[in-house]
Amino acid sequence: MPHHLIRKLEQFTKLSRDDRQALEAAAAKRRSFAEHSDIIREGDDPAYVNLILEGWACRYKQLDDGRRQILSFFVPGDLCDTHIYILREMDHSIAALTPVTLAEIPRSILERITNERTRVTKALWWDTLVSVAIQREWTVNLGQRTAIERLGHLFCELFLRLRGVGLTEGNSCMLPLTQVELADAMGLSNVHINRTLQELRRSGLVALKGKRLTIPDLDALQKISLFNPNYLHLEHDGRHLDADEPTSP
Amino acid sequence: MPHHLIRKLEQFTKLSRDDRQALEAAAAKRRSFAEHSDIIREGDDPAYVNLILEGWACRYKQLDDGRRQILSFFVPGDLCDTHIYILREMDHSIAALTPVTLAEIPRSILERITNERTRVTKALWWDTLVSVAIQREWTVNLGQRTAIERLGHLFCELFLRLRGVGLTEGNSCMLPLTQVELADAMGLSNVHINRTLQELRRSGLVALKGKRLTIPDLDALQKISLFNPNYLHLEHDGRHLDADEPTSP
DNA sequence: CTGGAAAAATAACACATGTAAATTAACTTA
DNA sequence: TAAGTTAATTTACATGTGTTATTTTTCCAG
Repeated sequence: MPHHLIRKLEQFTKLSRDDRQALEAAAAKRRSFAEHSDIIREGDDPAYVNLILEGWACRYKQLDDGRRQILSFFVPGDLCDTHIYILREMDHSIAALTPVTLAEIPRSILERITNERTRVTKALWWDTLVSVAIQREWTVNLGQRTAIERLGHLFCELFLRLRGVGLTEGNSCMLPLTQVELADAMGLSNVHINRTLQELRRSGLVALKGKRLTIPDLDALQKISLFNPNYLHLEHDGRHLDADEPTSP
Repeated sequence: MPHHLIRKLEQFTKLSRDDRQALEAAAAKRRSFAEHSDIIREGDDPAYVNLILEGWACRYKQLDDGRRQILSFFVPGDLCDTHIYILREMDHSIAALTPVTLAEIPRSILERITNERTRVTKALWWDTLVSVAIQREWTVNLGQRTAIERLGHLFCELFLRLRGVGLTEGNSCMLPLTQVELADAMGLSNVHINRTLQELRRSGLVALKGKRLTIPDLDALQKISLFNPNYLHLEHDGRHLDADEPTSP
């Protein structure tokens, strides 16, 4: 069932049958969360490593006066901090944006994998390094890019990440985010997100309809967003990764 | 010589004499960099893990049109990405802000430590997790905080990090950064950094003179910056950490 | 010391984005 | 299918921060 994770890791390195089974076994303990519920809260003691199986979640942090920053989006196949249990308490929260099913991987199992499965361990390290690179790229996004570049950049990133786990269809993918959530992620007001989305639509760079995002010309969107995919470290250029159809129509 | 790193790690866990010696040995290969030179560039193949021994450095990323975002500051005791060699190429650059001495730790030695020294490995994981938490906090900083909160927050963070490695004197520490560098780190223009610094000075929250930062009332600065130190995971409350004198005068 | 470069400070003006409030559209669910 | 709720859109206006250019100060090398 953690096939999205396995698929993602296999972008980096081929795994053996045993490796895959070890990951299957690790993800045995399932749990479901309702839309908008907190999966874990700032201050909590992190007991498990969460692996998103279905649905979207986000990491966020709330300031004392209520301002909220969304720090990352989690999609199927994403691990929430491989070694988080080393810390005494969470410094941020994780919430379900849609109904979510996840696997709670106990520390002991992860430690066993680390001791016994070099390939998997290395692939998990790769995944961790990419997550951190994504966090850095968000810092660049908030610090340097204009509103339209920022949103465009986010859409490019999400599309490529989803394609990496086989969750795109042609040039479109799900995008179950409200404008308020986009605003909290991009450090902009919801009003300005609305304006910016309209500009992106008007220029034909994206289509957004009923929680579905379509990017007619990914290269063009990457260009205006100053998007460079190198930080995703997709070493096998990603051609073969679309589940349903070839990239060009 | 990597005593700053050792001191930092011992905030998290006590190390044995052997552990410390292993770290000493790992840092045998030294290298120096001139002020403003690049230590490693985006696109390079990362061969070593760099450990800053002396001086300040920064991680940065440059957009095609020249805009630059500083992503983190490195001070003595900081490791630049413990497992970076897993990636094929760097997705960002690292530059010396002052003259820098660092140790190039080869992959093989780090792997040996990981296999033989549980304590050190765990402490390095803690350090990695804290670095990532800092990156997240920078995202919050750029996304949600106003100019004055942002700068105040940065100063609180740097002061506490330096205190953790014994590089503060009373309520002051070095701050070898130009206003342009501060601007690139905070996603603000240098003009606005100047305005904001003046406001911080006028209100008596910080004093800045000749590359030295003084924070007369850390609590007050934390308050106006909405600074919550939990993300630094200083589990031993940090009282005893000042090198020269007790925290209160 | 002194000249020259880098850094900091100042000034005037522009504009991207925020705020607040009201309206319309899109879903849910009884 | 209609009520009720949430999300999206629109409008008008305010403001924080950016831009460009100039001046002043600080810092060093010679």
